[in-house]
Amino acid sequence: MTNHSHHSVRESIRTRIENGEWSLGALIPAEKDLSTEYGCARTTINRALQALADEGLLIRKRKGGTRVCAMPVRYAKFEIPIIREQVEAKGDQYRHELVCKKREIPPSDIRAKLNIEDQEKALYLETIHFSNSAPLAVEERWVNTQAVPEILQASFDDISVNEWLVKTVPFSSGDVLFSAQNMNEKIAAALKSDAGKATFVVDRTTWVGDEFITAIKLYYQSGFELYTQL
Amino acid sequence: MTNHSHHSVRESIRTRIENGEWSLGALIPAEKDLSTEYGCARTTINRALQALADEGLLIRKRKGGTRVCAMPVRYAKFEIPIIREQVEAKGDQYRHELVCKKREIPPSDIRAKLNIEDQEKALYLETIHFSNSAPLAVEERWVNTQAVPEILQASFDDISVNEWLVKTVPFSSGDVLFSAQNMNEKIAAALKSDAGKATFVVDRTTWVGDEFITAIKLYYQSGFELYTQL
DNA sequence: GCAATTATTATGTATGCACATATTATAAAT
DNA sequence: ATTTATAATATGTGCATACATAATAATTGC
Repeated sequence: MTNHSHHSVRESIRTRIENGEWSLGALIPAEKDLSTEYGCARTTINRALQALADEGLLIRKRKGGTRVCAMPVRYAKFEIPIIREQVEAKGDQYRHELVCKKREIPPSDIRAKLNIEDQEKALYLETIHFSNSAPLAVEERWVNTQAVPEILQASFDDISVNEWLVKTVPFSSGDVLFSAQNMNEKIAAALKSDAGKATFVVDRTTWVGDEFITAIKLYYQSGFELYTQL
Repeated sequence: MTNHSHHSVRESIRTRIENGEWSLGALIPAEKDLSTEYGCARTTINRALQALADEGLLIRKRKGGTRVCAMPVRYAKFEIPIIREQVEAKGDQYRHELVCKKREIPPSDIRAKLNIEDQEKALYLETIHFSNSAPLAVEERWVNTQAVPEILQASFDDISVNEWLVKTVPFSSGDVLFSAQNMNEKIAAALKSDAGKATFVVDRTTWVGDEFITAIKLYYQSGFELYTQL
């Protein structure tokens, strides 16, 4: 049982959990015991167990010991859809079209999201994303120009607004809301579909520190699917 | 600059990256240098940087050094919706109703998903989930009875099929597909809504090892939203 | 009997050290 | 000049040790 790296210990213990050697919520041996069993230092066991705890497979408590998570929470994890990459991953050709760009006072729900004063203007951009010349998604975006004034100078012929923002403010936080809606006339027209058809909607707000950058609403073509593996 | 745990070092470096001290793809100081800067051992810096690399914020190469990830991939991560918890988290009362339970030969797409032979039967279960006596979601589920024969004996008065499965085969893998669809007559009736309304659909397949366990399709009430923070 | 104090215990963290490994830079050989 | 060996270097890993910290168990005092 010698020659064990923290990797191999981690995978060994993961397997033992999955095989049901310790049931849900059960206490597993202490680091000290596992270190003698695997013939390695306690530090090595510690690294392995901490990694499994980070994943949510184990729960650790000082003195209480380590137990298999009683309620193994399964996370779905997927990349934020960057439309160009979604399209190009399929082998299709990506293209986008800026159909509207104006500065005006946003509606109240957007003002609240972006933390903008009552009479303050913001930048509104409307883009249609194409996959092989078929419309894939309509993007409605408000940008807080106080936070990112440079955007007023940027032209969006080559890269999309999103890509520009990713390059300019790379490490942002945000929240995302997924929902299903019926297309209104405007969206249906842009997607060359029919009003009432179901559209997958991604609603996203992005901020850096305490400054709100942008609020985006993406309406996907009907039939669009978002895939994830657990 | 003394008294630094690997936690504080990690967060300090994260902040420095977010503040743009090192730009995208730039090389950051070597562990040795950071250890003198922070006044701690190299091991401590190593743990901090490895954690940030696991998150995808840094890319590390032996001899090549550590650099800020040039293409910071942002992941959205959220718990697999367990309906009872979604409901109870809102403070509402959860209830479910098994409206159909039968053994029969599944349609071909399900047979493919569950890897079931042509003439093999499977268990079909249809459940309506309620939040405060308002229908929240309709669940259509096929269970591979060869993989989980015990399920034929289980009664689902107290716990839902999903909870039963989580307890019985806790460490499963799976994939998930999100989409938006228009409700058909049956779904609309079950949700006390109208045909054609947009419904958020979660399509999920679960397996353990190489055995396929179950395929679920969840149709959520119109207006349903799935929230995540990045 | 019950509260307050004091061990005991398992994990958490930091450190110094040694060596492994991958990669790049440099020098030597052809 | 090109290939081949060699050295240098940054990260990867393991270990022994020490002490910190949190939670429980045992003990003591009233």
